[in-house]
Amino acid sequence: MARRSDHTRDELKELAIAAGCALIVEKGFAQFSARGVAGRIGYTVGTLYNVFGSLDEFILCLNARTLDAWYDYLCAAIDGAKSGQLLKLAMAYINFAQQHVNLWSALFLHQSEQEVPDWYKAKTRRFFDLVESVLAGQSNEDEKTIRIQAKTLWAGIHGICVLSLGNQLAQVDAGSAETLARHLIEALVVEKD
Amino acid sequence: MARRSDHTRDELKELAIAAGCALIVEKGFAQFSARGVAGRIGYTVGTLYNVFGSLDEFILCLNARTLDAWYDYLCAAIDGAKSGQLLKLAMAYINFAQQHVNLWSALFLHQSEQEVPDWYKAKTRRFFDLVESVLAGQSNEDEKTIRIQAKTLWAGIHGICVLSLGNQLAQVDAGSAETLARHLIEALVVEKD
DNA sequence: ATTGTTATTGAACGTTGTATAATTATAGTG
DNA sequence: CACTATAATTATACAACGTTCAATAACAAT
Repeated sequence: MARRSDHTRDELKELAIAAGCALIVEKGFAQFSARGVAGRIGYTVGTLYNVFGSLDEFILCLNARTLDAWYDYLCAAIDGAKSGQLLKLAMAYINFAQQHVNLWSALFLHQSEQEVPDWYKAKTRRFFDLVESVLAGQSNEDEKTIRIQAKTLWAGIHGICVLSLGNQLAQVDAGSAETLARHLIEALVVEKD
Repeated sequence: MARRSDHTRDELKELAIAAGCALIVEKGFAQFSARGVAGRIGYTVGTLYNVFGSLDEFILCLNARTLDAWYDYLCAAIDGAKSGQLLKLAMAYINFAQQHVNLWSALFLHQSEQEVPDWYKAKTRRFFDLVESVLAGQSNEDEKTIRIQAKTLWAGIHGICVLSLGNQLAQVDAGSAETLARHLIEALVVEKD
């Protein structure tokens, strides 16, 4: 019952990615499976392997989609703002993670067996560059310091996000993720005079 | 061929946990399996289920062991030191994670299906308390501020650690995990006068 | 000895990732 | 239009996994 004209290769890819994301959203990454996705799009696992090569690659594509959406979300958050961009960035970071917990968690839950390909690395690197450029417009430190500041800040926000979504911050009261993020930024970044 | 006097229930538990940790150390959490552990200790999966009830519970015990070792390591690092305790704490944090990547990663890779039991929560809570107490001896802010500082700091170090071990910091040069941690602490904490 | 209890096993079930041979649909060619 | 080559899709198979449970073995008590 091979249907070849139902969907082009690209349509199929898109179909599978959409279904994969939906599956992760609904059931979480732990319940994600190739057969689950295949069933949702009316194909068989074999087709997925034919299109993506391996499950690893497939998940990489799924996570890449999330990275793109996340990045766009961050860009939109600071678009047109001239002050407090860092805070807006941090809040957008946290908001996205909270609103798409399962997709966001999948980014870090999936441990690729192979070395992560360059095109994927580039997608994660963009985030650093974003923070760095925002920071550069707000601080008058030298480039090296800004680089370190950006990494520290980014990692810090990430840590807050991870622990917050893992409910490992909730048990210790005092301060939501947003509060901590604000605290971190205020301490770490000295506003330009 | 049931042998009942070979090991008491507690010995068996200890045996299984040790073998489980060894398996994670050697092959990583992704390759961990109940059958793998059972094989190493010369028992069957059924026995593990009998002793631990479920795989979830078993892994919880494994991670608890890691948490204990980690906590002890942190305590030892600041034992007897009267200055720069925070930095020592952060470095110990990072050192432990680096030296026991697989065990440390398992702590966050394992997503328990059930709500995490209280005895386990207590073990993670201790870490916050530790940071908080160190911070209290070093700062003269009020309690609430210290609480927030502790959480921000802890989450920040954690984020640095996560990204560092995931090689997501390496691609952006400038600054090891240790450098970032030092930077974070200096910015976040104002030493007592 | 016999019994009751409990640890341990072995086998089974459903599901997973992965590979491959067998099918089927299409494109190309005469 | 018929025939063939090519590529997509399926069906099937395999080993390993988590999980359950009846059968079995070992022990404690009487």
